[in-house]
Amino acid sequence: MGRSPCCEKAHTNKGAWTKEEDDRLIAHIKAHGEGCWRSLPKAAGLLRCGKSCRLRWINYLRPDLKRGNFTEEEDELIIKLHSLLGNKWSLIAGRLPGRTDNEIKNYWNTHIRRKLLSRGVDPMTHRPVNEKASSNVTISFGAGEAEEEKSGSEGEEMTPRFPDLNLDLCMSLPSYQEQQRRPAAEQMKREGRRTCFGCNLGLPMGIECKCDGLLGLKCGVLDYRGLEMK
DNA sequence: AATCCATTCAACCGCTGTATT
DNA sequence: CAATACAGCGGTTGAATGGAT
Repeated sequence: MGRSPCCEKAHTNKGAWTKEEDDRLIAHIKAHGEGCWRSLPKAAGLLRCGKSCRLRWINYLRPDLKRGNFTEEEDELIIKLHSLLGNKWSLIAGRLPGRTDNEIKNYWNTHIRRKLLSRGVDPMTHRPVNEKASSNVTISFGAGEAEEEKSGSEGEEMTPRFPDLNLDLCMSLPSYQEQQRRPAAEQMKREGRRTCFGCNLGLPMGIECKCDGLLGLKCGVLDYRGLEMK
């Protein structure tokens, strides 16, 4: 079932955008700014649904987009971020100025996947393809406060893909521990504090952590409830 | 030149998370 | 607290393009 359609499909254009449509969208956003995508098409005189307008603007028309080929540095950064975050394309895009989630996702599927496979690395697990697959991915992320999630292969030592990173991040299905931790997270939020993803320390909102941070980049201070890095 | 096949990437679809009523 | 509306996300699709035959 799901939700009702976001727009009147019978009266909307689909497929590739024309120059005229692009111009209308750009002109409207320049005049009124982003936001309220649902009402934008009508206001801008476009026969498109709001989602389509948003996507066109975010992925193609935004003036701050870099476009062009990805550099070797960007490639490596994407690989590292993907090994940490998985298919969280919007989070990865947040670390690559001028790049969009859609662009990175496409680039991953067309170039980087193949690049990793040619190196003998599984693009999903970031581990050698001939290594035994495991249902859980555990990444080193400092002194872990949470107990280790038991992976299927007990006692099996995992080889760190990026020895320079000191992370201890466990990716698994939502667990009992997560529910236990949530009240603490909410408490932190109420108190206006967040936790640095790099050093795991609590910080007041708006204060930059002085640690070297994730991947040697200026570290993102994360909201406890999610990996919001924008 | 014509056809086939593989690759790329813009755009769509369905779903989730969050805010509002 | 439930229902609803909306924005945003990730997976998938399909038209366009380029290379091989």
